[in-house]
Amino acid sequence: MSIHNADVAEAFEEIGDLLSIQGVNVFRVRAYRRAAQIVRSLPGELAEMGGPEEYDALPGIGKDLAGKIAELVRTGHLAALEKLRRQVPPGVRELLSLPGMGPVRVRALMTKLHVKSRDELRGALSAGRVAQVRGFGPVLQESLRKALAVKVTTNIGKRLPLSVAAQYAEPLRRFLASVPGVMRVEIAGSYRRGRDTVGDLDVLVCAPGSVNVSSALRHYPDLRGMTAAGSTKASGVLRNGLQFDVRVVPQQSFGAALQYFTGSKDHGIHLRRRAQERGLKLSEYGLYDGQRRLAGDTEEGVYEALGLCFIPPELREDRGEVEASEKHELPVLIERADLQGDLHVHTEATDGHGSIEDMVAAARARKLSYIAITDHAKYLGIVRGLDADRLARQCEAADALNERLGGFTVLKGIEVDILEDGGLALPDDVLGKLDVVILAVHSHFDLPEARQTTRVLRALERPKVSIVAHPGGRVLGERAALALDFDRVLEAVHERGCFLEANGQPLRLDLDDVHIKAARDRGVLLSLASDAHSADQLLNLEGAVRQARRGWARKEDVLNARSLTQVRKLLRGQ
DNA sequence: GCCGTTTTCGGCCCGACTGTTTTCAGTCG
Repeated sequence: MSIHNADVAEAFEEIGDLLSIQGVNVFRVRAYRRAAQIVRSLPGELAEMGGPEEYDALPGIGKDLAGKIAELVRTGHLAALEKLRRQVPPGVRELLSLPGMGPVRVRALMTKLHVKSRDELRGALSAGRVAQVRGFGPVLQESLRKALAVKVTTNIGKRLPLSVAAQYAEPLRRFLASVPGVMRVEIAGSYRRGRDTVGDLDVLVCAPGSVNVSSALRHYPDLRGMTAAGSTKASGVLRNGLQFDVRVVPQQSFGAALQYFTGSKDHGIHLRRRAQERGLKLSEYGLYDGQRRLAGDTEEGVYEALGLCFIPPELREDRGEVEASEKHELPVLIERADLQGDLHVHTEATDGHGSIEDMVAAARARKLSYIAITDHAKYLGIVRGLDADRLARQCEAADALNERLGGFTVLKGIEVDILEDGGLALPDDVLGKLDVVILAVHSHFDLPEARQTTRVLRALERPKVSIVAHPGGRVLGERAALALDFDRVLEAVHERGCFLEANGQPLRLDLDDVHIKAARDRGVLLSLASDAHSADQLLNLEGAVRQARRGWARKEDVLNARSLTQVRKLLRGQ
C-alpha cells in the first residue's frame, strides 16, 4: 500500500485530537496539527522524497515528526498512533465535533461518566448523569441533545464550491451594506483568498459602534438562525446550511481586521509571530507598539509596518509567501487582462451551444485575439463527437472564417479522449493536421494509480499532443481526483514540450493550486482555459486565473498570455 | 513537538462570546 501525503496528514490530525483529549501540552497538540497542514500543502509526495533528513528540513517538522513520517511511509503503520487508539476509544474522538465540545469537556465525560461514544452520551444525557459534571449546564445539555438527534452524514461541514458560495455571499453582502450606518462590507476568509471551496462566510462590516448589526441580521430573509450575537460579532446559519460569521469594526481598524479575517489562519499566525518578534502586537484592531497604533486602517499599511510587501489574498496560505515578501521575491501574479486567447472552447458541433462565430464574437467582446475550437472527438459516451470527416469540415469552416476575420484567429483543435489503455480516439494523421490537440480523461476514473499513470503517459508519447486538459479529473463535491503519479506526468509533459491546463469550469478548477505551483516550479507552461460550452461561459477564464494566482503563476508561466505567434511556435514544439 | 540575530530552555497568536459561574474556563475562529 502506498502512503500519500493526505494519509500522513490525517494520521497527524488524529494524533493531535487524541493527545488533546488526553490533556497534554496544547503546544504539542498544535505541532501535530500544524504538521498535518504542512504535509497537506506539499506539492510532491513524501513517499518520493529522500527520507527522514529531508522531512526534518521542512519547517515545522522536527526529528520526531520526521521519524514518524518515515515510519508511516515505510510500513504503512504508526506505532504511536496505534498506542493512542488503545488508550482513547474510537467513539471518543467523534465527540470533539459536537458543538461546544472541546478536549476538556470530552475528557470530563470520558473520565467521570465513562462515556465513550455518541450513543453513550445520548444515554447519559437522558439519565441526567451529564448534569452532575461541572461545566455542563442546561443550555449545553440541550444543544448536545439536538446535535445528537441529527443523523451523522458526510454533508455536515461540507464545503461549497466557490461559485455556489458566491450566490449566497453576494446577497448577504448587499443586505449588510444597506443597513443604515454601515460604511463598507467585505466577504473575507477563504472566499476572498479565492479557494476552490468555501466552508463558511467571514463577513467584515465597517461601522461605528452605535450600529447594531446583530439585530439587523435577525431580519435577513435567508437566515435559518443565529448562533451568537454580540455587539461586535455575530454568527449564524443561512437557509442552505452555510455558516457565516460577521464582525463589526471601526474604520481605523478596517485594514487590520480585513487582514485578520482574510486569513488563512496559518498566514495570520505567521504575521502575529513576526509582530511579536519585533516587540509589537498585531490583532484585528491594528498593529501596536504598546499603546501606540502603528497601522490598521489599511492592509497595505499593516504589511508595510511589518517590513513586508503587500501579499495578495490568493497567496496567504503560509506556503512561503511571507518569506518571499520579505525578500521582495513575490511573483507578480497573472491577471485576467494578461490573457490573449483561450485554447479550450466548444461549439454546437458537439455538446456546446453556439456556433464558431458566436464563440468568436464572445471572445472578441472579452478582449481576446484568438481561440482554439476544441470539440470532442467521437468516442463512446460523447454526444455527437467528431469523426475525422466532420472534423475536416469544421477545419475548413475555421479556415474560411479566418479569411474574413481581421485581427482575430481561430485555431483548429480537438479534445480527444484518452482511452482506458492510453490510446487516443483519433489516429495520428488526423491529429497531425491540427493546431491544438487536447488530451482528456473522461472515463475509467477509478483505475488504480499505476494503471492510470501509465494510461496518461502512453497518451503523451503520441507524436501530436499539446495540452492535458483538467489533469486531476476531479469534479468538486462529486468526484475525487484521479489516482495519478503527478510527478511522473509532470516530468513527461515537460520532456515532450507539452502543457497542462488549469480548467476554469466552476466545478472543476483543475489543476488545483498546489499542482499549478508544482507545474510552474518545473517550468511547465499552463493553459488557463474556460472550457466554454456556450458564449457566456468564457467567464470561466476568471476562475482559471484565480486558481492560477493561488498557484503563484505569473504572466510568464501562462501559455495563452502570449501572442498568437508565440503560441503557435510553442504548440509546434519550437 | 518545534525552534533560536535576546533563547538549546522556555517560550509558543489573539480576542470575542457563551454558559456557567460568581470571576472565568472553554470553545471558536
